[in-house]
Amino acid sequence: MRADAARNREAVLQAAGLLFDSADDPAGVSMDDVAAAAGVGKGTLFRRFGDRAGLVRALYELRTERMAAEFEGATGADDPVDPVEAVVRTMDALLRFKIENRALSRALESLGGGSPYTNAAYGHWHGRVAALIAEARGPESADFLAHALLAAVRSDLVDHLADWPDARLKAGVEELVRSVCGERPTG
Amino acid sequence: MRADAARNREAVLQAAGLLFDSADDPAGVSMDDVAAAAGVGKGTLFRRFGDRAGLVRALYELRTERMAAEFEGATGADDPVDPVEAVVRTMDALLRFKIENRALSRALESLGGGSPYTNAAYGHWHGRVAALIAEARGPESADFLAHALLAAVRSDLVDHLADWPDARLKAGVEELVRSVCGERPTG
DNA sequence: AACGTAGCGGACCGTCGGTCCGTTTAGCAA
DNA sequence: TTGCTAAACGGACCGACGGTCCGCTACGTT
Repeated sequence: MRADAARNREAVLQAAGLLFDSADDPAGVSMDDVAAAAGVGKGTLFRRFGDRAGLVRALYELRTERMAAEFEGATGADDPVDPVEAVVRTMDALLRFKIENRALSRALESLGGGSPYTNAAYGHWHGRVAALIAEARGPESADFLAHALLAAVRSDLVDHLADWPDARLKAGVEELVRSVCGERPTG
Repeated sequence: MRADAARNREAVLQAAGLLFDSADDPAGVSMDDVAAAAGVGKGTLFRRFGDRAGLVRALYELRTERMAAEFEGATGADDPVDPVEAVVRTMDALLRFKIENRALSRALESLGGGSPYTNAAYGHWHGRVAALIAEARGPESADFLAHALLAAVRSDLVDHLADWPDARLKAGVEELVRSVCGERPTG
């Protein structure tokens, strides 16, 4: 890839990131906006990313990979052998990610055409969670249960619950995880 | 409301229903399409329903109410006092509804602006499920857990799992419900 | 230095949601 | 039945947006 092309790619990604981060409604971020903010022609945008979905996916996966790297790094230290604790930590990381990347996540999930699922990151998290659930409570329905857990941190739900204190949301997710993994409610 | 207005309202609703039902991608159903299929001018459409979101919501709530009526009727016969069974039945009805109204549900859920939640039907189901969960396992996190259950039958997830046999999906949902309500896995 | 090509950018296009306003007609009253 | 009025109609019209096209630019190579 030519040097100017690489430079433009980075500029677009950074501009789009800022735009989405400061947007209330991700649909309000147009491709023209991104091009203008990046100081780049519209043609460049579309040649590099194909279409709007491509841009959003690229940006989303960039941040997802960054997050995943931090996550692996943090959990590598103290071997958590208990699968339930591992799911709790994973879901907590995912929840924080959705909160911190509200608009971008919403943009990704509202692209149309199975958008939240046709995405490298989703397969990654789903595989991990499904394996841990199978370990914790057996393989029966583990696949679907993993989908259900991930659905509980869908960005528009998190957004809908935006006025809840973070602790309440976090507690809810943890309760859900423990229940699904086979622990009984403590109450 | 004038007679012709009422007639047109029905024509639009029916035409839109057919269009969504036979569409793969709900985004492919344009307001012009609906107007043409209903034999009505575009202005009439927008005067009656405000905007696209209004039309989709009206149609969705029409079908939701029909379904809710059937559901109440069916469950009224044999008093199910067990809250867990009640949640299982409710979620099963919801799952079937999402399968049978695939495109319309996807249209509703992808309107933008917290679309799946700013909707009379959602509040109804959430309230019912949350109350039953509270009854089954205590009030702790019941509110969030109800949201989580409903998220597990989001139409795009159901769509993503379209190639699963219905029984597998149904079993997964039931497993989820029982786990969340405090039952231990049988495996 | 010169050259071929990958890359650039913005004018341009089709479509879509939504508006506007001149025309029609339902419903009522005399 | 006739006339009147306000509600309703419908489709031409508009602005915005995603996506394309093509003449121009400049990077990297020889």
